[in-house]
Amino acid sequence: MHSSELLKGTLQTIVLKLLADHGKMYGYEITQKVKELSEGKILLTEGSLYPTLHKLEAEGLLVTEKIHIGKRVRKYYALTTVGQTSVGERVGEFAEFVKTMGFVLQLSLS
Amino acid sequence: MHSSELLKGTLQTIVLKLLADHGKMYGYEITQKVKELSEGKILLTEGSLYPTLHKLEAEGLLVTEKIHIGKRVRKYYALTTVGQTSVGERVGEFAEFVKTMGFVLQLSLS
DNA sequence: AGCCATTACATAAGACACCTATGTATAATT
DNA sequence: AATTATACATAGGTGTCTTATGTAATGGCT
Repeated sequence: MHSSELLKGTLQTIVLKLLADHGKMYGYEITQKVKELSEGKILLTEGSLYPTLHKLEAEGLLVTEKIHIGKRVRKYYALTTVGQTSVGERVGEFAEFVKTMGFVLQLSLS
Repeated sequence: MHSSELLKGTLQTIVLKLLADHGKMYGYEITQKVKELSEGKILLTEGSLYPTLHKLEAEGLLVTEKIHIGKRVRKYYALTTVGQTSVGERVGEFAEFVKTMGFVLQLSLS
């Protein structure tokens, strides 16, 4: 498991990119997908994920759709048009950050 | 200038790695070196740098040496043995984090 | 049937790292 | 003489995440 300090500021980007790649997803599904893609190294907690989803929705980047599964309600999130535009920006920003850090830390990004 | 949220958790690593690469440095020198290496994209503020240096010193990763330049006192920081050991760990941790994020965000890290 | 783990949502309180603002003071430039 | 650069420092505020807690349905096991 990663020192979670590094994760700060990346959660929104992760969520947005996953939704761009996989279409609509629900909260629990996102935690599992991140766990899978990161080989268990990034474990999103509910306490960080749900507030983030709510915030992105409030900002108009996501829309929700409630689906009834038996007696349970599942909340699917999907990108809005604004959200779709944001994804590229966020991912690009992260990529540039990594590149810059590569210079500063003199990393050989093999 | 980068969205500074991403920078969170990397400041200590940056400081430690710079000291490993350039020997003893003083605070202001560190800000200028980071600015130079990052091509102006990472601008450390004094409000974050000095507390970080003090913390690393308190934790035993850095030692200080005061040098008098005319009437001014310059404080040089250098790695302790513990600090030297830490550098590799921190940098490795960051590199691994980047790799993991590459998987999650499906980046082509060219 | 009963128990436990998993699925699935949610929020409040607190910690932590950083930024902004402010302060002091010397040195160099215009 | 005034402004910019050098050089240190700290207090207060903000944002993001973690921990802790709560509710509730579903699935697997014995």
